[in-house]
Amino acid sequence: MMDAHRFAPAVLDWYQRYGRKTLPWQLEKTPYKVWLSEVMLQQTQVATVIPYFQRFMAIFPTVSALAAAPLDEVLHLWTGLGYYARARNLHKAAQTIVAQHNGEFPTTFEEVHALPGVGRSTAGAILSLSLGQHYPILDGNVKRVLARSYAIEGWPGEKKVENRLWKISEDVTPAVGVEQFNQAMMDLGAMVCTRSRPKCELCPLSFGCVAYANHSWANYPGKKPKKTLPEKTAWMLMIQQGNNVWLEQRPPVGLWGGLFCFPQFTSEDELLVGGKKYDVPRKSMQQGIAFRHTFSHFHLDIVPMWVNIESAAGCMDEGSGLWYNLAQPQSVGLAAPVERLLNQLAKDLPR
DNA sequence: AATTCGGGGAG
DNA sequence: CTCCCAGAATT
Repeated sequence: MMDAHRFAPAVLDWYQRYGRKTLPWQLEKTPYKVWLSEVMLQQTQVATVIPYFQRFMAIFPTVSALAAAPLDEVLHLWTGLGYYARARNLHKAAQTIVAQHNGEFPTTFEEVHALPGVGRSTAGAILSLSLGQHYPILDGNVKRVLARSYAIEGWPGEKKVENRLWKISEDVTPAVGVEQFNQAMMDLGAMVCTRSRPKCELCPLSFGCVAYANHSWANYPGKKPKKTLPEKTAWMLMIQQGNNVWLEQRPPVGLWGGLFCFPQFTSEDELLVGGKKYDVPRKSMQQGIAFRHTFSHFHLDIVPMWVNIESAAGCMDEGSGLWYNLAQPQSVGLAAPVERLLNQLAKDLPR
């Protein structure tokens, strides 16, 4: 198990040798530069950010310059970075700093955290990286390093998992050398403890990393549960006789309860069997264009099968269903996809 | 707790 | 193509 006391020394030693120290926002560090870079780096990778950062610093060398600029100019310079709310918050925060802090970037956690677009991690990063204040951070890189080192199960998007990771980050963050440590953690995540194919043999934390010991790096951090809805298929048999189409009423409870639908089957085999009941051979059917109808809990892929008949089979009489008149529709409840198909049929009626 | 914002890079 | 990324605000 990872020893929390050996964690920071190993990371700091690694940073001294291999960490990044000459990125544009790491030269002559100020809270303003670190803030700007941190906001740009939210959900955006380093290589993409660099030219944007340099343009911003050239045009807005100070918080006051940024605050004085029209929002449109800020947004224009932001174009291509995405998440434009970041740019609006940046501009608004700059004006707040001018109005409430006399243009001087605030230096307490509460004040920095209160700025729009600055959450706990970004506030911690600004104050630790630029001023050496003792605050932990927890961005995507740090989450990955910690989740693997301590084999933290679950998706960090869950509050419970995120809270555990924050607690660990607090525990491993050293009182002395925070600025190097926090930068090192982000570098480790970006360069060594990468999402795929991490370079564990180069990692200073491999001595105590649980995921490394178990060869289970791929399990951490836990992935966001996929919202992949189950997919089902419905073959809908549209039996048409003149202006009329055969519909049957669904049971009163359950999906489409009480609504009128086409005879419906869950497979082509069932369709085949069902076709016999209606005296409709498969060869007489014409397959329409399938489409998807999505419910809250599953996708339903609908395959329309159309057939034109001369005379109805015996089972199709009032009582078990309804001859729906396309020219003069009855007032009955229809499932949405059924209505859609009926409208298609009505459109093609001879007149 | 879930959703939204968004373009780009990696695999 | 899909998944993920130096998150935070909103609902």
